[in-house]
Amino acid sequence: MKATATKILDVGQELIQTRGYTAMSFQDIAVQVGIKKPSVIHHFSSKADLGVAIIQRYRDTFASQLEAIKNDPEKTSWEALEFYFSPYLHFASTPDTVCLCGALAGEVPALPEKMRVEVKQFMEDQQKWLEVILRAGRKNSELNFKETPARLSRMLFNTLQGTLLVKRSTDDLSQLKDVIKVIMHMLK
Amino acid sequence: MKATATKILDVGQELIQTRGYTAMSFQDIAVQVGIKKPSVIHHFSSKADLGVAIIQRYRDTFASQLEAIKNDPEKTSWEALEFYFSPYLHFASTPDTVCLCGALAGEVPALPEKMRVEVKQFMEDQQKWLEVILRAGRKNSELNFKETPARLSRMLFNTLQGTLLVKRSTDDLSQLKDVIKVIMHMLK
DNA sequence: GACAACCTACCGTACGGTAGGTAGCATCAA
DNA sequence: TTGATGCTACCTACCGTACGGTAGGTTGTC
Repeated sequence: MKATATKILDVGQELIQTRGYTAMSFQDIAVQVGIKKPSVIHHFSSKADLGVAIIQRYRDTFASQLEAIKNDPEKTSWEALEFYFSPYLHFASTPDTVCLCGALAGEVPALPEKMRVEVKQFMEDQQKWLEVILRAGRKNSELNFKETPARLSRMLFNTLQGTLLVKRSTDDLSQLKDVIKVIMHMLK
Repeated sequence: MKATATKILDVGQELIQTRGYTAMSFQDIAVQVGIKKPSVIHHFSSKADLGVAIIQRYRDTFASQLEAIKNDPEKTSWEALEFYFSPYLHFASTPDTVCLCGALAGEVPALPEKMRVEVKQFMEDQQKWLEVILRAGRKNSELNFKETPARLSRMLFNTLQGTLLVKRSTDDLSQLKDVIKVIMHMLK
């Protein structure tokens, strides 16, 4: 793929994660990439198209990594969970940054339909993956909990997203570490 | 208090909760109130001022209700929690609606400083209130949990906010009920 | 006559997007 | 070897729209 197009996706993603889709403009992207606004539009012919491309790349990256972990028989459930938390910890330690789809979820009513579909798919994929890990972990007695894996996976996912949201307004980077500790205790 | 000013606050709050602060315009408010744009500005001389007024009213309403519950010796901890969850359940059952400060948290980097302070204060107030309820409930043996009340209250609050966020993109109104069930189990 | 509530008309700015053109590079027939 | 063809990446200049906000005036009420 072309270097410029990749750079546009990189910058666009970062802008969405730190400022949001609505607040991100072609002009901002152009400046950071080092080209002019119409050249950005040459690569992605509308803002909605760019948005969709950014989410799709994000989803693909996540999906392939999570799939690898899920199918690796060497990994324990705890290792899988730890791996799952790592990007959230990274976001939490970067000022003003949240999960891409968490940022977009906050603006869903303002998003074009094409993007809404992608965001929704991301949410469902994530909850599904967690559910599989939880179910497998309980089956082999690594994890211990009373809720159904479906309900618990939803709660855990929502908790992580909510914590990123809240940490941005309280500027308290320790929130996520605390929350993960609580989650770990819940599963023992 | 003036009827028009109150109407502006009402409409403005609803617009923020459903669409967000950035996407809310004086024009939108004017149409829904039935006056012209400059008349809105006559009541609240800038968008930032209007935003601050909306949050302050929201915080005051919440605070006085929660304070009443906290100081009512008749109320059990379970009743206090149930009362606490009720606005969230209301938001969850209204399409595209989230908590006012949850919506604003998603746009923190785009907010004027005056508003950021208010949002942060709301978050901290809420977590603090929950912490007090949790601590009291454990002390009189109504509630049972192993985490520190500080950590757990933060987690619960973040979970509720996150669930509202996620339900808006998945359009799955049952998420919050499920999550509250899990929370209830955690405290038994 | 002072003030509040409201109006019309307008300003500058920034946005997403378009029109139309240029420069560089690859292809391929004469 | 040349030169016409066409494509990609990029540009300047511009358009319509919507925004937050201002200027200045009218009307009604205490």
